Amino acid sequence: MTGQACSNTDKHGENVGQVRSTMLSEKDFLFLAELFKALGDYTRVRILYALSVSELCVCALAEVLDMSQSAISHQLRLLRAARLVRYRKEGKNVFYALDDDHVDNLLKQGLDHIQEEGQV
Amino acid sequence: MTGQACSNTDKHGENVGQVRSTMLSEKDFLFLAELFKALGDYTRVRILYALSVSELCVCALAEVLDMSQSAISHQLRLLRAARLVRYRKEGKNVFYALDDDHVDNLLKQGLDHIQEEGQV
DNA sequence: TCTTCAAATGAACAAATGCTCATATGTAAA
DNA sequence: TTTACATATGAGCATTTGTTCATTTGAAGA
Repeated sequence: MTGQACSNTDKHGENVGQVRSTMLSEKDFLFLAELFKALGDYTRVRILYALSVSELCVCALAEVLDMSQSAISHQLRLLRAARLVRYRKEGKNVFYALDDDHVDNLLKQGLDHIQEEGQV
Repeated sequence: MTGQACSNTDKHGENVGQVRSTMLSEKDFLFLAELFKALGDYTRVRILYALSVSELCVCALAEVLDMSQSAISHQLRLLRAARLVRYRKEGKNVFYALDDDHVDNLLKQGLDHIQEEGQV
C-alpha cells in the first residue's frame, strides 16, 4: 500500500523504475484482466472450445454442455461483452461463433500450457 | 440441465454429436479454466506483465504495483499454484519470474486481442 | 542468542460470481 | 390474433474471491 516495501531499494531500485515505466495503462490492464476473466470459467471455456469446433445455436450449446438454456445464455452474455463471441440470428435461433482467431489462439496457447504441466 | 433444450434436433443434431465427441475431458477444461482464471484479475495480470519485463522480488512487486506485501504474496501464491510463475530464493528475498514462454505468449496474445477491440 | 527484515499464511469480511427460477422478448407457425 | 418455441434477462441465493490485519516463518546481521 505504501511506496516502498523493503529497505534494499538500492539493489532493486533500477529494476523497479524500469518496470514501472514499462507498465501499461490502468485501462489496458483492466481490459486484459476482463478478457482472461471471461475465459477463466469452467462453463465458459467449454462453450468457447465447442464454438472453436463449430458454430452453434444456444440450444445446441445447452445440449452439448448438458446445462440449462438460461445458464448458457447468461454466460454468452459475458462472452459477448468480452467480445469473445459473435452471433447471427436465423429465425428463432441465434447462432454463436468465436469472434476471431485470437480467441482460438488463446485457447490453443492455454492448452499448450496445461499439457506441458505434466512434465514438471 | 436436461438432455435436449430445443426441438430442432434434426437440424443441429449432427453438429451436436460432432462437437460432443471433440470435447476435452472435464479435467482438461478445469485446468484450462484455472489457468485463465489465474490470469483474469487486475492485480495478477499486472504482476505477470511486470515479471515479463524483469524478474522481481516480492517487495519490488509491491512497490511497482503500490500494494501491500501481503496482498502481493497472496496473489503470488495463486500464480504459483497455476504454474504461471517460478521463484528462487536469495537471502531474505524471493525473486519471481514468469514460468515459461507460454505465459508471455498468452499475455501478448491477450494484448493483441484487446488492442484490436478498438476497430470494432 | 537476540533482533530485524522479507515473505508467507490464516481469519475475517465485503464484493463479485454463477447458478436457478420465473418471466419477458421476439419470431414463426396455426 | 393466438400459440409455441428460442433466447434473454432480473431477482435471489449460495459460493468464491481479493483484500486487510495480525501473526508466523525463516534467513542475515548485531
